[in-house]
Amino acid sequence: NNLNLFWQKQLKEVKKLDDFKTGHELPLARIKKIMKSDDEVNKISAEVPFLFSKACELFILEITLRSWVHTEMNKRRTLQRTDISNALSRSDTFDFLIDIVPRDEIRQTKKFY
Amino acid sequence: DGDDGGQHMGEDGREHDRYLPIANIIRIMKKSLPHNAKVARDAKDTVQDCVSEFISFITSEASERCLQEKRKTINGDDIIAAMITLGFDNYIEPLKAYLSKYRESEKKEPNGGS
Amino acid sequence: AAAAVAAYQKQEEPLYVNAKQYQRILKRRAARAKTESENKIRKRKPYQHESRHQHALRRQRGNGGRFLTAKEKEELEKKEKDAANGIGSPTNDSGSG
DNA sequence: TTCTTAGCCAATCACCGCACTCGTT
DNA sequence: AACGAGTGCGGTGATTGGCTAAGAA
Repeated sequence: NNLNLFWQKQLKEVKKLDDFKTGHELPLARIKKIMKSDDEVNKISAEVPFLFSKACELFILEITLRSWVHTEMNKRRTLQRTDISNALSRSDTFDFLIDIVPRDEIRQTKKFY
Repeated sequence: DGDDGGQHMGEDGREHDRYLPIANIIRIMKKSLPHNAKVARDAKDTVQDCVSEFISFITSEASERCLQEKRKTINGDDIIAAMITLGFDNYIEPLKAYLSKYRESEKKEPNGGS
Repeated sequence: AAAAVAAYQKQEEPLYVNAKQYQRILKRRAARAKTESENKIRKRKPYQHESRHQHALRRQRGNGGRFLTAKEKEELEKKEKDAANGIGSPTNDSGSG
């Protein structure tokens, strides 16, 4: 299916990369700030924000891809919050977001096939 | 309802310091979408929230393991190990590759340039 | 165990979540409760910075509401200059011949 | 059909990255 | 020695709203 292709593609993209320092899409300082907002956290190695920057990018790409499936199922061209809510409920990998995007928001269209 | 008059300072940092910039989020989102797709305001905000929790969730796991092993510094392997524990199976391979490539490039060029 | 059960605040029925994440979800929930602000869905301000808000309001806009492009600004300045040069006098208009 | 709303544009300025010092291991 | 937090500086891209087509309802 499409998701397997997505992960294969991402792995290939990483392997052919050579310029990391200019390759990131997210501010490293901000990632570090978010990590530091946890008071159990003491020191953070310099490689961690770089690694997290890539992880976050993959995460955003995956969520968006999975959400768009539901947008198309409902014959819309605008990705909405309900699409994300639906996408998150299809995999227990996203259970950690249960308080951020509550499941009872899916009160409308529920389609299984 | 719908008035932000009361501005209460919660913690040490400001509100938007705990979130990644929305414009960066949108730019990444568009890479997963067809060219003519649109994204609602609510959806953008939701992804922004999810990414912040993603970071905090994994950091929390990695941080506690560091504490158990009595190390003070979280490194890349701690993040990878945390993600394995928490079941982010698909992320492991690409991130391992990314991490080792980063460490390689650091050895080659300890300081920025030639 | 294939799945663990979480006593979710709003839900009376037990909610089954990923066993690998269960403990960490609870700890994160506790950590968020301690800060007491981001536990509920955060309130979005219309804008973040007063100075940037003011900047956006002061900027020149085209009739479509967009910020002016460099080209549009140039044309606007030209019109002002022409108006200052002489009202109704023939200007060296390029193009029409 | 009606009516809500997301994309479009780019200039300022808050913030990011970097170089540096100092403390810890 | 090796490596990260803290600080200050300079350069820069994220932030930002009015209008209207796009499209959700």
